[in-house]
Amino acid sequence: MLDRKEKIIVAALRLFANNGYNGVSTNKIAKEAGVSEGLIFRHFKNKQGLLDAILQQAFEKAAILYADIITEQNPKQVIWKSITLPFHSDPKEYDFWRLQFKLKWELEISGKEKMQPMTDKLAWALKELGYAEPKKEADLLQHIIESISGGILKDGKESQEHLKDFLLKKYAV
Amino acid sequence: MLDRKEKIIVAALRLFANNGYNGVSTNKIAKEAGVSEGLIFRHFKNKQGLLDAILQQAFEKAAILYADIITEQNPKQVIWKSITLPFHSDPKEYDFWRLQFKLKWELEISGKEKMQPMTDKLAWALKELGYAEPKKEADLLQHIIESISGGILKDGKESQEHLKDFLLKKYAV
DNA sequence: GTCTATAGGATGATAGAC
DNA sequence: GTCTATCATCCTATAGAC
Repeated sequence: MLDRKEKIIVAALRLFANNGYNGVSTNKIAKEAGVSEGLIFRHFKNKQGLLDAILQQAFEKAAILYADIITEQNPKQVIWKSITLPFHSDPKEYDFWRLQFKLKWELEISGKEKMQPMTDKLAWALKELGYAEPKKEADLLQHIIESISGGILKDGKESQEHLKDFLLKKYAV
Repeated sequence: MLDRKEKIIVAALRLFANNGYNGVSTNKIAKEAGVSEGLIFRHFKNKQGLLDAILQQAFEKAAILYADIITEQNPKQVIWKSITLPFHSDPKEYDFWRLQFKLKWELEISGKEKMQPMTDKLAWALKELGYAEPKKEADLLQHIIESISGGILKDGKESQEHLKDFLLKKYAV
């Protein structure tokens, strides 16, 4: 069972992910969580503090996913895992990802730095596989994966499935 | 010289593009435009009406840009124009594009339908050039261009310049 | 830890004068 | 067309009781 603090986080995540940070009031969050509004401020100081707590959780979840790719030693597997990553993510965690995209544009919170190790690993893998300009190739693939992720969040996995197979063939992994 | 109605639109565009729809109050817009707040509601009925007026202008500007590609008869030129499009856009019009990305995520306004003719044209061009799966290839390229556009808006043209050349080489145009 | 009550200000929108 | 004044509502945040 969730304690009330966690209840607030879960409710806020769902609301922020669907309506954006400025589109949701603390009043709505409290009602959704079945909790008094004042409690939000006891636990998180202010609305921004609540968002920070959610982003911290999201960051930890992301780190786990990325670790699997970053520690992978087989170059083809690195590419394969990178391309299929957005398709393997649990729909239960869509809110986390949707929130990333939302905030990236609404509040210009990029989380780009956290992607650098991924880009580096991708560049390494592409170099191993003999690509002439592995860094640019990695940048490009990263762009594609990001855009596909966005497509999945907007229109569902199925809408992007054809691109997954197409990409895997293209990179021969 | 701008009349006051146009002044409101210009001010609102800049503010919406930078802070999102829910991040800007009509009070702020009025101050930025140097106009009374009530005037906004006289001219646009409500805040949403103001946004609609801005989006209408954006749509018209976009149609002009896309028309140049859609009427192009040379397949290679279609690809070339599509890839370089985001790099040619006037920084003065960045607010319009930034607003598209912001609203796509904040309010889930996609404007996807309006892109369909572009995707079709791209698929046609790629087919002419002998690609085996022109539709998928067009989808992929569209994804790339969209993601590059986002990169330009966030970090500037220079940050994406290397990808432009890389892409042009890749598609041999 | 949790709730109720409420302060203090901002917000979207309207009415009426010019 | 434009402004000033105003309203009802909603917002974030705090205080105090349990």
